Amino acid sequence: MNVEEILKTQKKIPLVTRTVIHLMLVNNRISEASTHALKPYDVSTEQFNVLRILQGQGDRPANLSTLNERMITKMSNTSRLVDKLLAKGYVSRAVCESNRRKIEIRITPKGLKALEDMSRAVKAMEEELLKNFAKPQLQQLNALLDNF
Amino acid sequence: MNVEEILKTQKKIPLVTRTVIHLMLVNNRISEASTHALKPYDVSTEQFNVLRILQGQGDRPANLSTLNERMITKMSNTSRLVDKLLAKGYVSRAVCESNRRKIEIRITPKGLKALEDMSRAVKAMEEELLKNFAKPQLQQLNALLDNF
DNA sequence: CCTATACATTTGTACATACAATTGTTGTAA
DNA sequence: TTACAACAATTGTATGTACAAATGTATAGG
Repeated sequence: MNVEEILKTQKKIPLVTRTVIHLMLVNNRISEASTHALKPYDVSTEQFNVLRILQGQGDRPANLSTLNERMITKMSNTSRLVDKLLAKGYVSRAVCESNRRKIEIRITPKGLKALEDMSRAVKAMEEELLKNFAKPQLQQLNALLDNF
Repeated sequence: MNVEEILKTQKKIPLVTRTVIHLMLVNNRISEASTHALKPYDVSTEQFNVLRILQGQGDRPANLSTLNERMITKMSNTSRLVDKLLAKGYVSRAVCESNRRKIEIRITPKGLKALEDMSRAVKAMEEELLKNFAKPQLQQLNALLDNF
């Protein structure tokens, strides 16, 4: 990926600006690839993410604020995102009896099954995206990103 | 930035997945910082970007497809984005006389003036975002990102 | 010429997102 | 116990985005 080529410019871009643009361009790639990989399952990247969080919860239910906390992109309305998953039958939602302000969200067996397929597709997408990276490079990249 | 800490998980995330998540998290930071930096000027990141492209055009006008080509995030409706900039008086739009299908978009003096201020704010935002990176690290990061 | 096709942009529409206000519930201090 | 503030989630609304269809213009083949 060559930044100048993508932006079709011959100008010299300052290193700092170039880095930020570079990261945005990479993110576009990721975002497109992810959307595409999940398209057959009719879920968005963040919906997939929520399912993954719920899977990680095991038997313990999650409430909305927990989900929000752990999502990659903090959303203003996780409520409606859960509505969508509910409509697809991938999660269940119940009022928490010990604190009726909270809700208990769980992934359903149907959701778990669907998540398995999605995970395979996402894994393949990730491998494809990063196919030009050797393991030490990935480690180096992660180390650098930690500086943020 | 620690991925596991942000996602509040103790689980070991596979390196490839972790890298993708890392990049998405970084992009969220960038995107928030950019939106925030441009808020006082009432333009979005992509609107700023289009103004920057138009500035780079010098006296030559750009048409819609040119803008689309050079934007960081390719949009489906650059048309309406230009509408917004037009409403703010930052750009002018005229039908191209040599080919009436095309339009000629130029940045106005008012747009140039506003862009100066925005550029300063964006530059400061970028420096702040990357303050933990030394120059060689930035070069290394850019080199790694080229693998995409 | 006339028609079909390609091109450049715009518009319609459904869906997503951000932000603020609202609802319902709980804890707490007078 | 009763107000009041804090909490958790939901809803309203305005704005943004994606995708497809439509509009208007130019080009090429018969």
